[in-house]
Amino acid sequence: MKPITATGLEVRKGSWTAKEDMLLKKCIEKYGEGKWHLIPLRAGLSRCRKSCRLRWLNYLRPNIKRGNFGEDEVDLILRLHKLLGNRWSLIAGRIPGRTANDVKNYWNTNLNPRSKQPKKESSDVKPLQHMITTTVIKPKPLAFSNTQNECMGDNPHIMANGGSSLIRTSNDGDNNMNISIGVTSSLSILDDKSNEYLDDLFDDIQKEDGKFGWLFGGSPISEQELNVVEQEDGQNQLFEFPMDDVAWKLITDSNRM
DNA sequence: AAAACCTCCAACCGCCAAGCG
DNA sequence: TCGCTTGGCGGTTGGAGGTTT
Repeated sequence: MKPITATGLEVRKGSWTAKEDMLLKKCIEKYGEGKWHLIPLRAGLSRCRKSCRLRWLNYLRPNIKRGNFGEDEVDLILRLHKLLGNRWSLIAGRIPGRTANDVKNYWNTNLNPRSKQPKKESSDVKPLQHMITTTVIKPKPLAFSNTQNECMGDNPHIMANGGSSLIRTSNDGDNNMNISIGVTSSLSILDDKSNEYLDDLFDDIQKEDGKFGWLFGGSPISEQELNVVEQEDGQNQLFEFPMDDVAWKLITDSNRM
């Protein structure tokens, strides 16, 4: 027995027709995004909520960029993938006009080292292939404590084995944001290299409002998007990266660029 | 010309987390 | 606390169109 929609019709699958697109678009323009379970009913579509949502997000939404990925976009995908792994929605969020599906498809067909060799004509991609690694750094929120603050002080690299790097941001009161890195690695040599690498990733930019933010691989990034945990005084923030071998691999890859 | 093969991407599927009663 | 619903995500697939043989 085939699934039935809220309208009592059999759920349609497969490619969307121009008429369905038009109905969906008009419905969302009228009622807005969200409440996806109501969309098929409101639009008079024989589609499931998921199908409607996907069609809108990946195809019908305004400002969606089509066509080939530019060199800067590919570079950004590589950098973000190195940092975030297969978190396509996060990566796509940093690339204006591109959807998670676009990024995922592009990665799987052009950049994924496990799939196949890159296309011959992708000369703009080729020089970046060496950046691909199988290791992933996943930022995770870290509850702040005085002990952790101390370990990032004058002697940040002295720490028991455990392999993590604490990255602290702070506002100096003049709208300047500082980023400091406390490497808690057993490899003290990581300090300079990791600073260099992370500086490269988190370039400072001045926003329109005069405040400073981060340019993350060429695209502005907000603190909220990094799931940063804010300290009680509202000034310093922390998040954690696993380091040691993982970071070393990343850094050596980065230095080969 | 047509069959076989390849590439790309839209769409589907299953899973997970959050929200709510 | 539990179960249900919903939104959202990543992995995978299927088919259309292009290329090669």
